[in-house]
Amino acid sequence: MATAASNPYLPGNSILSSGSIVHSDSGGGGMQPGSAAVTSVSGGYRGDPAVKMVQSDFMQGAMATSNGGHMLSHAHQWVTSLPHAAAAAAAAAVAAAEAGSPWSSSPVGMTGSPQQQDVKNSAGRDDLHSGTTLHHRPPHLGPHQSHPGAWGGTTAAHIPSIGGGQQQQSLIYSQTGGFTVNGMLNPPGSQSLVHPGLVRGDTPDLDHGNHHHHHHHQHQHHQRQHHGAANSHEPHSDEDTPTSDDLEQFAKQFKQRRIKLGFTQADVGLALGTLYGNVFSQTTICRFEALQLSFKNMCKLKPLLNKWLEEADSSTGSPTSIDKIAAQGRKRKKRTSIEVSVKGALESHFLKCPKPSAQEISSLADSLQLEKEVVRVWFCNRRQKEKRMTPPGVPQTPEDVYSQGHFLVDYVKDASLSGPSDPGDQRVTTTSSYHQVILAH
DNA sequence: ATGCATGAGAT
DNA sequence: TCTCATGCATA
Repeated sequence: MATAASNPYLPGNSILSSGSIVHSDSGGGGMQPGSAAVTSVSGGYRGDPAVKMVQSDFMQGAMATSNGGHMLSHAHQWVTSLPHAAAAAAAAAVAAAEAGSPWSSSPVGMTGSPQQQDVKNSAGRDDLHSGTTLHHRPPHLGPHQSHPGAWGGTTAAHIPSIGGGQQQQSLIYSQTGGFTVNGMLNPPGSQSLVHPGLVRGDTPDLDHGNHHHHHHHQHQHHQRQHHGAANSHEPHSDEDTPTSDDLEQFAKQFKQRRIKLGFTQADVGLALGTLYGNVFSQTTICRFEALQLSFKNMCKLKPLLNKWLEEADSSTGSPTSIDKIAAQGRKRKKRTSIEVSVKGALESHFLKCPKPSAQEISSLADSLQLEKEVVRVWFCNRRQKEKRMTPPGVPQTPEDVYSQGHFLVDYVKDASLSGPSDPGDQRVTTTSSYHQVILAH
């Protein structure tokens, strides 16, 4: 294990694979001496400038720890890898962006946060840029759902709890008002559902209104002020925010259809990219299906996925053009593997204090022999986890549920205390999905 | 399916 | 610094 400690900085690239590096991962395979965590190699990185920053940061952490004893194996663990080509999709997206009209104008819900996909930076610079001059017209889907706190969790747990019955359907196709989505989607000879060049000429704007929910949940006004207009229900429904139930239903159906159609999560992610310019990873699609995204995020993605669904099953059994885009080639810090025992410790601390101060993090990191940054990130991720729609691990036994309940209560409480209104209040209140799961047993 | 990570934005 | 949306890498 000395290897890793001595000089983690992986030179050019390869070497890492030589196996010398740390590697024992969880389970404590062969090294659990002093380090509580090991880092495994990887490739990929997205922000050149950031490297320096991060490194320095790490150095600090290392130094700090070192004075306690010895420098751990985390001096520098970034791997640089050869820049590789990018996906056609990505390239296309980039091209579009560079063309001057990114999808920024109206990508999706773009609720209130001007966040773009990071397709731009992932491929933005490098070198793969534009070879193709094709550009996607920014889809005008504009379900401007813009209210941060949706999940209804903010105020209280209104818990949709439908009448027990699970009404499905009607969530999917009901949205496309009346125009066809695939006007020229079925080109005579084309068979690939998705491919860079197949961007529909121009469909003004599909999916504009998500008018569903045939049943209103009474006492459920999670909608905020939003528009002082005299609620005379303007034609352009402005708040078509789906309820958590809607999302749940949709996610469920989506997955079902997707599988039926024989697409993988990755395929979908890619398709979204070629179709709308927003590429998503398998991870995101997976999380969507599992409702592991924030409410806001779910709302943002739903329209896209919904549209994809339409496209997908309207296409005549076209072979899934599985374009593999190996968006690789950048540098990324090696993923740290935290030992179970250490994780336990972190969990404990988290329960006591979800938001430790920098100092606490430092000391904690020190005692656990982890880099401060790692600990900090761990807490960040942990907090995010608590905010997801669905509870972490599907409660195996009714007993286990307790913990989650605690968490929820805990963070809700915390939020309310922290201030006037947690701006990013997109907490979810895991509700329906909750009992649903439980009932499933 | 998830754990750890990055980065843009909001504070 | 934290939050959030995302994703690479991994189990």
